[in-house]
Amino acid sequence: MCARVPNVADGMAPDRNRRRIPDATVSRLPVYLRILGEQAEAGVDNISSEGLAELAGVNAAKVRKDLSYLGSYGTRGVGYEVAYLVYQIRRELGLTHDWPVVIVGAGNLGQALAGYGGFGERGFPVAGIVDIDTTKVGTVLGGTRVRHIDELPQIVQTRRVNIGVIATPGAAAQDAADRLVKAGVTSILNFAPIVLSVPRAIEVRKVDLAVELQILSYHEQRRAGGAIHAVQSGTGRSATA
Amino acid sequence: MCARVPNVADGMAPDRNRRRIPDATVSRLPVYLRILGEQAEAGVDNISSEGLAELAGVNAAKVRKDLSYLGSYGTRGVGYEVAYLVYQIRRELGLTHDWPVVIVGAGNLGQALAGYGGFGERGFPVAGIVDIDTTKVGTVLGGTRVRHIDELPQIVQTRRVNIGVIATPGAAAQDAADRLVKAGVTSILNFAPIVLSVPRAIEVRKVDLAVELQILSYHEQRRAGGAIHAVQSGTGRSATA
DNA sequence: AGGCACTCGTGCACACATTCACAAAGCCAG
DNA sequence: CTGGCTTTGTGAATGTGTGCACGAGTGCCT
Repeated sequence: MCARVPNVADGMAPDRNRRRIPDATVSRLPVYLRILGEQAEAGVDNISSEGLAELAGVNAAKVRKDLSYLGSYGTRGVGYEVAYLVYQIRRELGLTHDWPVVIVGAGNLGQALAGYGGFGERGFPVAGIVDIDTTKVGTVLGGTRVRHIDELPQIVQTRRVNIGVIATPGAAAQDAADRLVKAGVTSILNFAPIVLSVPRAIEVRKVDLAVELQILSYHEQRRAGGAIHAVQSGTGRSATA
Repeated sequence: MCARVPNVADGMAPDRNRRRIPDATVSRLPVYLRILGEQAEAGVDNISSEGLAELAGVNAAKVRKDLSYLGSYGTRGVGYEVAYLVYQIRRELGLTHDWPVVIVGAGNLGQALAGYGGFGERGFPVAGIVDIDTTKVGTVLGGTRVRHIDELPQIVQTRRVNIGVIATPGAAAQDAADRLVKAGVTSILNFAPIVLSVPRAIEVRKVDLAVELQILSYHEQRRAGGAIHAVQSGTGRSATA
């Protein structure tokens, strides 16, 4: 196949940022990206919307529409070139360079996150871990020394950190958020079970285990309350998002 | 105020389960519930939709519509009785009794989850932790001894477990899901970064840290690509969901 | 060269979610 | 008992997301 013509609208598209990608699509692009990475690793060069859809557990039309927001990078009759699509999605998601993150809270969860390692591999190296508890300062987690929360501004500035992760108990989370914002962080991933109050310009995403479990509980309860059922041996299999 | 008349449609509403609550609402009810619990603890008896909305970081009309799916439990001109609302939400979410969970994977994340403790408090006691690695079996995490994954069916049956939590590496997650399903679990909370393939009847929810970070990355990248900005000192504060 | 099989990109209709706006309902003061 | 204030509950309008269906390219085979 002929080489792509990446001259126009490739490196830094002039009006690319004008185009807004729907939230629902943005939340699926990372999934496509991971699958495409796996496929590339497995030696797959091209993939159809249907193939990608099956692996991602979604509708093929949705895949095509999602990808169309990036531009028309598919080839009719053939599909999408995996490597090129990976590049385009990475560019759109801003994954062409690393985004160092700082973790606030060195408790159970903070330790798990720091020790996870998957962060760094996926372009989010841990620039630092801080805690307010001085007895925790100095211990080493996943290769990173825990520092005191007062050092947050320094870490954020010297390491150019834009993303903060809150892994504190609920009671300490708002203070953590305030400190992160004051230090200059503009995006926050919050694991604490509270609603944060932050300036409008700050992007916050919440991960709340209790909420997830309670949603599952709702469906379980609903199942139990509905018609008597004995659906145990699953027959059909369907990918689930 | 006159006493409520809980006779009709209280204990087990006959056609309550006929009424389907929208997904978006179900995902917000746990947030309301936590806030209401805090308010009750603080001695607040009544709360208006606007007050609850502010604490939850959402629109007041949305709160009213969400709550209206539970029934008309508010009093015009007054608001909602906190204790009663807590009861109704708990009932609707199926939180009137405990839902024991089993954790698969005793690595970093599994340990953090088991040690978290917040599970049990919120009605999701850890019925067991299992791992495929025999060297991990026998160690104790958060008061629970790690058992071998082959014991999964026994744990699920004796403890009446409906909810499984997958905290394994991605490569092991599908196997974990298969084992959970075979053991009789009907809801799964998946922390592994893969799309699980399970029978249709199984409810799956996914929590993927990499995806969340990449979504934040998108917004950061967008911010950087847009007009030059120096929005640092936040002026307005707004609760964010 | 022409026809055929395949797959993308997208217009359109439908479903779901959010927000506004207001009538209905309750409380309180006098 | 009446009038005024507050707040709910919900119809209607708007916005967002999903999925079908099909035209339009593309490559392969004869």
